[in-house]
Formats: sequence, structure tokens, C-alpha cells
Amino acid sequence: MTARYIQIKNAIKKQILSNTWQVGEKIPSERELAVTHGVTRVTLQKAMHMLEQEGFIERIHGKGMFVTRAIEDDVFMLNDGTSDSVQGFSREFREQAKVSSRLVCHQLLPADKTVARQLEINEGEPVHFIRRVRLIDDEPVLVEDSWINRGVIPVIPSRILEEGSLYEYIEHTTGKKIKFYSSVIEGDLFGEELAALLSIQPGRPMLKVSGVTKLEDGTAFNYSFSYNRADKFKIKNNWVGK
Amino acid sequence: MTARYIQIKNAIKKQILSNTWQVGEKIPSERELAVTHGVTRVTLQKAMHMLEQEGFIERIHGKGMFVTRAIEDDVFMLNDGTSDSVQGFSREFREQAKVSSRLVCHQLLPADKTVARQLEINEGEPVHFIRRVRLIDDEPVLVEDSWINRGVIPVIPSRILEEGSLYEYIEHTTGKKIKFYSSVIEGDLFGEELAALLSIQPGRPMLKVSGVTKLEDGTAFNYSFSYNRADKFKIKNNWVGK
DNA sequence: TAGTGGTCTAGACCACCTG
DNA sequence: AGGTGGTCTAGACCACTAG
Repeated sequence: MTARYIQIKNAIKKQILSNTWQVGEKIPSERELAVTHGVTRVTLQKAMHMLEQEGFIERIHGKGMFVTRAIEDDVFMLNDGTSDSVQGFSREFREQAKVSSRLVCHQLLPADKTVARQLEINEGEPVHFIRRVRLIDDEPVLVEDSWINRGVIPVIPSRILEEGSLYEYIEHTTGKKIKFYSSVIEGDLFGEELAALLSIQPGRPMLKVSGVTKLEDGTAFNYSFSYNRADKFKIKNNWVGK
Repeated sequence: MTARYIQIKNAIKKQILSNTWQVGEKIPSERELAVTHGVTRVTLQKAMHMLEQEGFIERIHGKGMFVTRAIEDDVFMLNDGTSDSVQGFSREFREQAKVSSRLVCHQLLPADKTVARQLEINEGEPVHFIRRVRLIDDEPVLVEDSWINRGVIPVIPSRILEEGSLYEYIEHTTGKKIKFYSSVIEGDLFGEELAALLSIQPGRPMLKVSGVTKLEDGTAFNYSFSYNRADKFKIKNNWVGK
């Protein structure tokens, strides 16, 4: 029961990725595509606005819609919210490379003030605290600390934390999709403790990303900090006006 | 001739900021607000989706719309694309603090391969190269290098670079709004040269933001790198699913 | 069941760009 | 003038949440 505009968006994205049109080339007009896909212009526009937001096309008033030049790169791009879902680390990268995790710590802790505020629970309520080192092609690239709402997900099998995708597990056990992700990006230097976990020198640059993830019913279930090696990650951001 | 949904979005944002409702409180339903503002639900929804994207409300299927808790902070938040326009440094911060610029360099240079590709012009065409140190409350906080398309904006008065807003000047002289901003965020360390310009020690952490800015007709006019003191800036990002 | 947001239709008119 | 995207209407039905 996927929405029609999502289907259309994905269909056209697929066409773009399979080089149906050249980069910079004009694609058919809204009116044409609406007929092709058997929907009204409004529905088609929703699909195209998403494609623009995701950086696949450029829409220019009075001119038409054009394929954006592809951007390839040597480092990993963190999800910036231009995908149609929040993937989480495992799902994000497992098709590009070998990803794995090393579980450093997993315990129940009472939520401190900050964690409680972010997860919208009471201070002192027990939450999962999880620290993992994430590896890409067997090289440690980031440390992630997560505080997870025990009310949403009472038990987390170690197997999931070491091998699987936590987000996938949560979507599966709750039966709800992930709907919202708010994050703050900061720059910092690696200190002794985190550097040791990644086998790098202290003082190397870090991209720190902290954020809260919510389910579609508005429940906050994950508050996390990830400490990324700045030489391994970039974050891309598209902004489209009005 | 502002669009109705933009007006409504701003009106409701203003109501939220003036505490018409408590944080977490339910605001009137789409159907109610549509009547109040004299538009159909579709138009009102466009306004509310923007407010959600900008982080002011949360929309929950079957429940309603709720005011999001305010987020205040001690450092400056760089524009992440949740505002309704790209402001540029001057317009972004001049209402929160005293902003100023120190012009380090302004000359015409032939575009190298990278600059030419980003500005969608031919290699070797002359472009403005501008290096400025930006200050907040008289403290230098970032260095910005800009390459500006001379075809779009032939002359840039020094006065604008030292005192005014370049984006404001460009919107004014071209008569076009800024429509698109694509950026990449990286972490790095300050080297000797940039550190000296900011009067800080080399080796301090930096948030590097590079990007291209376009006008509403699709013309790329600015390719820039900004080197931000990581202790002074954060970047906030909201992602809302589907 | 009643109320909420999510999606979709079949039109219409406006604003912008090009020949 | 003709084609393009941008906005808007007045409905309709669906999916989710609550009491």
C-alpha cells in the first residue's frame, strides 16, 4: 500500500540511474509524465519535488525539469535526510562495503536529565545504553553511543547489535516505520578514550552527530551520539527553496 | 505576491513563537485551520508540512499536530535548509549579534577545472575570488572563500563585501531570488594559514562547509568554502519521513 | 464512531521562459 | 503564443487513533 507518488518517484529515479536521459538533459514535462503514470499533476508534482529534494533533478520555472549531474566521491556520505527513509548505519552502507560492529558495552542505566528529555520519558527510568564501534571493510571508522527507550523496545538481542541492523529490528518488532530524525552536527577532536577504540591518534578531527529518532506515532526511541572519523565521512545537504 | 501557504506558514510560526500554545500542546486540526485562514486543506497542508520540516510542529497521523519543544543553544546554528530562504552569513546572524567582515582578498581569476564545473562555466573564464574573515561581536569565527560567476554579477563593490550582505546585493541587482543551495559538510583541523587569520592555534577543530548557490532560474553564481571554528558553530538538521 | 492526518482527483488560473 | 512549472480549489476516500 505504498503511496502512488512514492512509487512514481522511485520509478523515475530508477530511469535516471539507468541513464534514460543524459545529465543536464530535459526530462518530459509534468503534464506528460502525469499522463504516462496515470495520475493528476498534483500527485506527479509530489513525486518530482521529492526527486528535486533528493538531488536527482532540477526544476526550473518556465523551462522544465533537468537531470542533475551525478556526484561520486571517495569517502562515505552520511544520510542527510534526502533519502526516503532513515536507514541507520548498517542498512546505509552494507550494499557499498562490508560493515560490521564491535559491541563495547550494553547495559540498562537510569536515564539522566538529558537522555530523559530527549526520549520524552521520566528521569531515572531505565534505558538501554549501547556503545558500539562500527567498521567498514574491517577498519574502525566511528564510535556510536545510543540510549534506547526501553518502553519501545524491551529486549535487544546481542546478535542484532553485533551483526544486524538495529533499526530494521525495531521496525520489525514494533511494526512501525521510522518517521523522524533530528540531528546536530558538530566538529571536534578525538580524545584518548575514543581514539583508542578506533586505533587512531588522539587529536584527529571528528564529525560528531547527535540526534533523536522517532517512530511514525511520534514515540522517541533512540537518542544517539556518533563520533565519526572526519577523514572517512562527509555529510551532504540539499536545500531547495520555497 | 507571496504564495498563500507561505503567508499562512509564517503566521502560524509567529503564533507558535509568541506562545499561543504550550510546548507539546495540540494545535487546531487541519480542517479548522483551513477554515480560519480561508483556504482548502491542501493549501493549508503545504504550510504545515513546511512548519514540520522547520521543526516547529510534529504531525501525527490520527492524533493531530503538536508544538515541538523549543531548542535554545549557546553556539550559532548554521542554516541547514529549514528556513524558507538561504540567508547568507550577514542576514543569518545580524539580528542575533553584531556581524562584520574583513576583506582579505578580492580579485578576478581564471576559473580552474573545479570552479568551472561547479559554476557551470568554461575553464579559464574569469571569476571573482573573494576571501573574507567573518566576525561575530568582533571575534573572528570563520574564513570564507567564494568564487562568484562574473556573468551573473560583473561588479562587486568593496563596501558590500565589508559591510553588507552579498546575497542581498545579488538578489537586488539580478532581481532574482536564491533558490538552491547544495552543501557538503566535513570536519578538519585548522592549518597555519587559516588559524593565523582567525588568531587561533593551528590544530583546532574546524567544520568545513562547501557548496554551490543558485538563483531561481538555475544559474549557479557562487561556489564557496567556509572554514568554521567548530567551537562556535553547529549545524542542525531535521528529517521528516515519507 | 468520530476525529485526525494522508492521499488523490479534475479541473483552473498565474508566472516565467522561449521563439 | 505556446509550453513550462507554481499555486489553488472543492470536493472524495483511506488509514490511523481514541474513547
